Order: sequence, then C-alpha cells, then structure tokens
Amino acid sequence: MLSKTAEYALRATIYIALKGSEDNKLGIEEIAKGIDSPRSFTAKILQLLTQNNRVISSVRGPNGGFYLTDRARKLPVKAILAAVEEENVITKCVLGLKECSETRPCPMHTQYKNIKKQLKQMFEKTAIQQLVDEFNKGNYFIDNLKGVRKPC
Amino acid sequence: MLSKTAEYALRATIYIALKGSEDNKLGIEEIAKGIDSPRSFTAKILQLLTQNNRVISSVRGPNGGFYLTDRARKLPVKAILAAVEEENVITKCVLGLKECSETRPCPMHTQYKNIKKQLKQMFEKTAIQQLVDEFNKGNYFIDNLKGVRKPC
DNA sequence: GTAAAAAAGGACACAAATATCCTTTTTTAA
DNA sequence: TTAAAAAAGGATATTTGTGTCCTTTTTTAC
Ligand code: FES
Ligand code: FES
Repeated sequence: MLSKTAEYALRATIYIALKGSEDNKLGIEEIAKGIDSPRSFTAKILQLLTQNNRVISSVRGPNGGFYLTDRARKLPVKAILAAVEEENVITKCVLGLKECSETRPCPMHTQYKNIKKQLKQMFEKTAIQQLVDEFNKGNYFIDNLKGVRKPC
Repeated sequence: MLSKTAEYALRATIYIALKGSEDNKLGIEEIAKGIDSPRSFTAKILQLLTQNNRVISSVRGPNGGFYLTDRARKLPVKAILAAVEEENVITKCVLGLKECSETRPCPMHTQYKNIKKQLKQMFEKTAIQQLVDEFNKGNYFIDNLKGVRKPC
C-alpha cells in the first residue's frame, strides 16, 4: 500500500506529535528508536517533512530537535503523504491505467472507487492530532517492540 | 497500492479472459499490446501465473498461446495477486507495523480496518469472469490508448 | 569566542523492482 | 523430418527504493 518512506514518515510524525513539543524537542536518535526505524534513513525523511510542506519544525544545535506546532497538528494526515510525494494512492487506478476516471473506467473501477473514496476521506479528514488523541486513549502502538507497553 | 507486476498481472489476465479461449489462444505480443505493457516483462509475469497458481493456461508452438479455462474464470481476483505474491495489501498495517491486529493496533487501525475489509472482499468475492462481464457491458477500458475505443 | 550538540546535506552502498535480450524447449504444420 | 512458431528460461541491464556514513552548518552553553 504505502512505501517504507511513507510509513516511516507517518510513524515519525505521530511520534513527534505524541512525545514532543516546542520546549521538549526530540532528537533523531530517540525518534528512530521510538518508531523502530533505521536512524539515518528516517533523518532523510524528516528533512522532507521539514522542507517541502512544513509539517514538522526543527531547530539545530544543543537542545535542538524536532517538534510539531499547533498549526501542524491540525493538518490532515494527507499532508504527510504529500511531503513524501505519495498522495497518489488516493487517486490511482487500481489496475495501473494512467488515469482513473468515470469516462474511461477500468473493469474494477466501479467497485474500487468506493474504497478509494474512503481512503481519501481517511487521509483528508483525519488531523494529525486526532491520531495522537487516539493513541492516548491507551493500548495503541507505533513500534514493533514485543510485549505490552505502557501507553504514554 | 499495487506493484507494476501486480497491475500487469491483473490487466493481462483480464485481457486473456476477455479475448481468448481454448481454441483462440493469445500470443504475448498481442497481450502486451492489448494492455499497453512491456512485452518481455509481461511474459515473465505470465510465467508466474501459469506456474505458481495455474490461473492461466498456456501451450507452446504454432497456434499456441495463453487462455483461461472455465475453472480459472471462476477464481477470485485474489488468485492473481497470490500468483505474484502480493496478497499482503489486504493484511498489512497501514503504518507498516509488522503485525496488524486488534490486540496491538496502530493509531490508524480502527479507521483503516474497515477499508481493508472492503479491499479484501473486493479481491476475494470478485471472480475473474465478473470483470469480463463488467467489461462487456461496454465503455470499460484496460489499456491507455487515447480516444474512444469500441468495446469488444 | 570556543567547544559541543544537533540537524542538514552530500556521497555512496546495497537491494529490490522493472525491463530487455538471447537461447532453449516444445509443438505444429507442411 | 524439417522448419517455423511460440512459450519457457536464463542472464543481464537499468532504475528506483532503501539504507549508511561522513562532513558541514547552525545553535547553544560555558
Ligand atoms: S479506472 Fe481503474 S480504478 Fe478507476
Ligand atoms: S495495526 Fe495498523 S492498520 Fe492494523
């Protein structure tokens, strides 16, 4: 469904929103550990998220790190996908035709368009902060560590 | 969503089911042109479909080619995905956690599981022949050729 | 103003997906 | 029984995705 890049982007952003703030910025080391992802690769992805679309904010130097502004927390999850150029999941033809349209539909279009609509809604209507709230209800996870983990 | 391999596998199988039969087998040349895909790569994919799961039947030599048996036409679309080892779209966690489960859900699980269920149903409950029937209703497409095309 | 901390950036390494080409085997038709 | 047709198979090339490492820049604390 999504590339590793997009998956790490989503997990990292949620993690930062969850555990960080403007006066408690998180380092790449902690983030990568927290979401169980390769450190340097994740760093590259965070660059995309700070540059392209300003989903994540960052500060260099001692006490620097990553955090999300209140504005960013209100952004839809789709903004994360946009930053890593993977919005196309919600527009593509399931059979890989160049265009997905009503005027030139593939044989699966009628069935698939309904699913795609829901995917689109999920990514567009869900704010990043909503995922944080969901997590904070308890018993949600964002890493692959075994055993039960205390919710934050 | 799906890899090129899976997309070509789906389109090719539908095309063969649509235009071929046991006494009108289709050559790789025609198939690749018919679905607008790279010839040799498509040939490799058809090998997977003939071997792994017997979705497609083939015969070598003059008047040889590819076709679908009546039995194969009744197989679910998922059988095509299985042949190219891409069934995991309907089981994976949207955030890329190693397991998607109720006992260890990610923050998007609650929303995504419903979508995944529908995806699963689409691939499992739809028979290959149904897609052919859908196509034959007219004004459906399986290639990228411009302009209006006469439905078969 | 110097040293340390941290992200940013660049270069490279490795792996997987995509794609092409050529040879071999099977089959049919003449 | 030979030639041609067609898929099967093998080797390799190309591109993209994933991942690492090292240097540079920015910032803070002392
Ligand atoms: S045209 Fe294929 S999904 Fe819309
Ligand atoms: S755990 Fe992430 S989708 Fe189910």
